[in-house]
Amino acid sequence: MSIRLYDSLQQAVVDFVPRVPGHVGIYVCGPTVQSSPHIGHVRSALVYDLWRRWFTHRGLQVTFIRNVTDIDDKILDASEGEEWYALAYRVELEFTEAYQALGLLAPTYEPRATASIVPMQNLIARLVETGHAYPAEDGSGDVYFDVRSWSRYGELTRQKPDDMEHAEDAPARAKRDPRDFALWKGAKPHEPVSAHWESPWGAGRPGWHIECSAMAARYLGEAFDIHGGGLDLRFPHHENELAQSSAAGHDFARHWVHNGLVTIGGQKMSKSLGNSVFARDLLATARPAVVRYWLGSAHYRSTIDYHEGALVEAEAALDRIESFLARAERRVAGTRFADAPLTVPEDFAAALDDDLAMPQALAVLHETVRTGNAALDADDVAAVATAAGAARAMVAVLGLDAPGDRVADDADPARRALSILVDRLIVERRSARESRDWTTADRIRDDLAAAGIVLEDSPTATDWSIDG
RNA sequence: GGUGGCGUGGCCGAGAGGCGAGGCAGCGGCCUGCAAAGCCGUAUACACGGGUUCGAAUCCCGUCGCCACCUCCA
Repeated sequence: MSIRLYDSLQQAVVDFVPRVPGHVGIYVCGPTVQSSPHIGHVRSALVYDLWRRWFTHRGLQVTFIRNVTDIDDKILDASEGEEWYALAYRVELEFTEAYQALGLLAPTYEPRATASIVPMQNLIARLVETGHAYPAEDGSGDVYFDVRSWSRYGELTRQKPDDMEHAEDAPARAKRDPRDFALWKGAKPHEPVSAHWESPWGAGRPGWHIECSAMAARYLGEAFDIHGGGLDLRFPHHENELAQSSAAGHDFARHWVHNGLVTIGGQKMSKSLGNSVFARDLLATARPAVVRYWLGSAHYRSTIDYHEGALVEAEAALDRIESFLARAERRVAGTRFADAPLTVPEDFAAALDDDLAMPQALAVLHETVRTGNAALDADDVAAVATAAGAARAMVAVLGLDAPGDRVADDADPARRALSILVDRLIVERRSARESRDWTTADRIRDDLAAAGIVLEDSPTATDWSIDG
């Protein structure tokens, strides 16, 4: 079965057919590094991480490009008392830290806009030559894309330029049409010279949209498979990218994929409302795997709402999976079933093949866990091993097995010391229970519980884990 | 004005004409010395009003409500 995805341009779920058999080129719009990563950035990055992991699982070789917009009006505006590039770099490092914390696989490459100025200029020159762009006649040094010269303009979002609300754009007078957008922005006197590059149209810097067109072509070719980004980028950013690249003669992306946005208590997250939830807030609230689980629990095209308790629920659901894996591991270890194959169930694969249907995939995972738990209760070790192998494979594909998470790490001296002490108390409690001294047995259990350690009795042994 | 989306049980969240996904919370049972964990069971759910159909949460028409985008956005 082939992978199917929802293509925003075609407005339909379509079969994904790689342009080059066995390979897939994905370009994702990364952040403008002007301020700390928030929950929406994290979700977007995670969505494409999951797509990438699934393509890889299905045997495709993925070239995954996610750009960094490190020169932009907003960065220049935000860099008070700091060089703009210092701000951009500092914020970029924050993004990288958040991505790594969440176990996102590093892209094949993360091109910075400032490193592709020449390819951008070449693209602009080509558009000027072919009559799709023009230098402003007001001496500003700006170069605009001529929307009226491109009859397909609006095709991605099915809008007709005439129906659009007119932009209250500042230098509109230099534009032939108010919908024309800047490819190149002429240098302004108050801007630092470090933010300017020489060009045939005078010193300046690139517009926002042109960078993605240039970098996608540079790293993936003039034609590639998938272009992704947040739903809010569809217009104008992606519409403009598509117009530019097409007008320049590029086939550009075959498919467009857009992820849904994140709301906070049902409200749009915005600076003016001051309701942004940053990656660091999330990671202070919950383990990375819980954040991954929560963000992955809704379909990638749905809006997901961050609200009180969302992460608590995700934690409970994930705990169920993890505690099964831990129990299964203990039961299977040392038996001839210890090396059960790590194969994802067909239903799970079918779900992810179908436009990355994570909710159904997670349902399969939970059904597997239930089957496995039942097998544990019945002490059917072969069935336990099969379920555990399947669950482990699914968890791995979803990236929910990030290292340093919940897994007991016996290499840690503190953990080892704790283990010795708890085991001793468990032995003590066992004797108390054998002599039916329930008071002592319960006191030991309560003391451990007060310290956040939960005991679980089974017919053969007592297991413990750290709660929370 | 234009474009697109959404409304599912206490909550989250799939599905898209016919056996009530899954999770969280709750309730009952099994297990347990008691628990915990687990298992089993447990819900007259699909915004409202019409219509099509043997059959509609799903298709059609209308109504109401909510949201996003229309040159800052992941």
